[in-house]
Amino acid sequence: MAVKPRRSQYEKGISELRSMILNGDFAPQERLSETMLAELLEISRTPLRQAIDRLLEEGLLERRPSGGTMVARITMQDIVDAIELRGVLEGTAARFAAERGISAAKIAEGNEILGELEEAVFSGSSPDFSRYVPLNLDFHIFLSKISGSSIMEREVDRAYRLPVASPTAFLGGQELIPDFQASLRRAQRQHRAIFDAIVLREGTRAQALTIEHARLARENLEYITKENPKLAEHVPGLALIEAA
Amino acid sequence: MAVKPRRSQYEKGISELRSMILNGDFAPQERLSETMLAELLEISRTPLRQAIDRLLEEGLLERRPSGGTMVARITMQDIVDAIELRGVLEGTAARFAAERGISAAKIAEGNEILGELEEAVFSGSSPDFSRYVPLNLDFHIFLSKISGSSIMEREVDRAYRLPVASPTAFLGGQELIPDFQASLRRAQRQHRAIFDAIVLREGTRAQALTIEHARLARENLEYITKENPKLAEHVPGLALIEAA
DNA sequence: ATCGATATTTTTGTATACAAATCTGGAATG
DNA sequence: CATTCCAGATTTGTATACAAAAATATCGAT
Repeated sequence: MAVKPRRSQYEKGISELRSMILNGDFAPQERLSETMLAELLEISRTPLRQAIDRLLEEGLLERRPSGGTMVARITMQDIVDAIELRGVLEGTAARFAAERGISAAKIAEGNEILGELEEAVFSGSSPDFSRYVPLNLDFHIFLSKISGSSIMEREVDRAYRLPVASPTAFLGGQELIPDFQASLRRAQRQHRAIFDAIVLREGTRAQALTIEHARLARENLEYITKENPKLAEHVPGLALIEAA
Repeated sequence: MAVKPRRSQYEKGISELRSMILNGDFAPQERLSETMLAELLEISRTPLRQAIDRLLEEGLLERRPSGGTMVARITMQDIVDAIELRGVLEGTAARFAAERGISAAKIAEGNEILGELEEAVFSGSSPDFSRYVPLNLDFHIFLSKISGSSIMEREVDRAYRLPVASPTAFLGGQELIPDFQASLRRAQRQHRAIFDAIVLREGTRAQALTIEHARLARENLEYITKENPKLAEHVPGLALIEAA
């Protein structure tokens, strides 16, 4: 891709290995030996092993019973669960924010992001995807930050790295599908409702809305698998789910 | 301690370093250099670094802005949040179990554990702690297993390793306190109610009860800090919270 | 004495060497 | 023909060496 000037071998190992896995570059039960991977990624075994440890933590790699590692076997159910978990964690962050209250400055910041999102979604004849995607991520990260809990912030961030659970996972290459434009408008109304609930200190409502919001990802998942499987290639990691 | 025959240096590094941190062996802002730790634990830097990476993930260590690591600064709020998070995750596991249903064999297994717990808690004149503690952990692990979700199982397990969030964190050396015996009986009634709700497929109730159940740990935390600070030494990790 | 620049030492990141464990293939045996 | 066992070859776990980066100390100028 682009020139990444000063990156440690360890970070290089993580990101390259992760994208190779998500890309389906390895066969399902294939044993991934360290020497082979080190040669492939052109790094030595020391930082490679760090990267492997990390991806084991993320659940993308699995230890084989015999020893050694392989690409994790991820089922459709795992993805559904990861999305739900992400919703639960984001929902808890939203509940915390509502229960503990947020500052006027944070309210202004939230309205700022929501305003830009609304412009991206509603102002033109069709939503502006290139503006929407990063703003959507901003809003989700903002939610975890206003929870007032560094623990929640960390755990939400972690959930985003779970198999296909990131809020942006299903936003790749779908700008052409009319159904999806409607889904985006719905998502944006939910964003606004979640934030309103937080400002009004309505914790339960904020939580429920946030969990429901994550279900949009599940709807997209089902749409892709049932109606339009060709789109799966635009969703990193979706290719490696098991046949079941 | 005891003889640990065949353990990898890496595992040794994790568990020994973890217990040293929880034991308060390092000063709050102290820079922990790898060479120093390697010498202290009598392992080489390679497995030590793996251990450090792991403890960074667990949140017990923190990277210093200047580089290097130090013991994480943990506030009372962090512990409260970790306990709540544990409750939310266990609650979600319970909800999943209720919504998805569990097998007759699992129902029998749950009743088995609960029966033994009840005997440990209610049969004698005072609860039998040495029997209760491992059974309590068994029940909590059982809850995550019946969720029917490997993702939830993993994440609940992970939450147990968060600062002071394990279900057994507050069960050390408290058998002598009368108040605590009452708390134990209450906990056991909650265990039974949670499982009943799961069997009856009442997801919301199972979830709410489980979250509430985790709050017992918070009550214990408040009792210790406000009423009986001397007990803090029986709770690993509680010593290292910041004065705040 | 204070500040800043440079030299020295420490510390971390990476590569590699070595040892212990594990796997593989095949020959010998029942 | 199946099975057991062993030798050779990988493979992983650990130690260590080296280089780059950072921190610390030293020294001189103002």
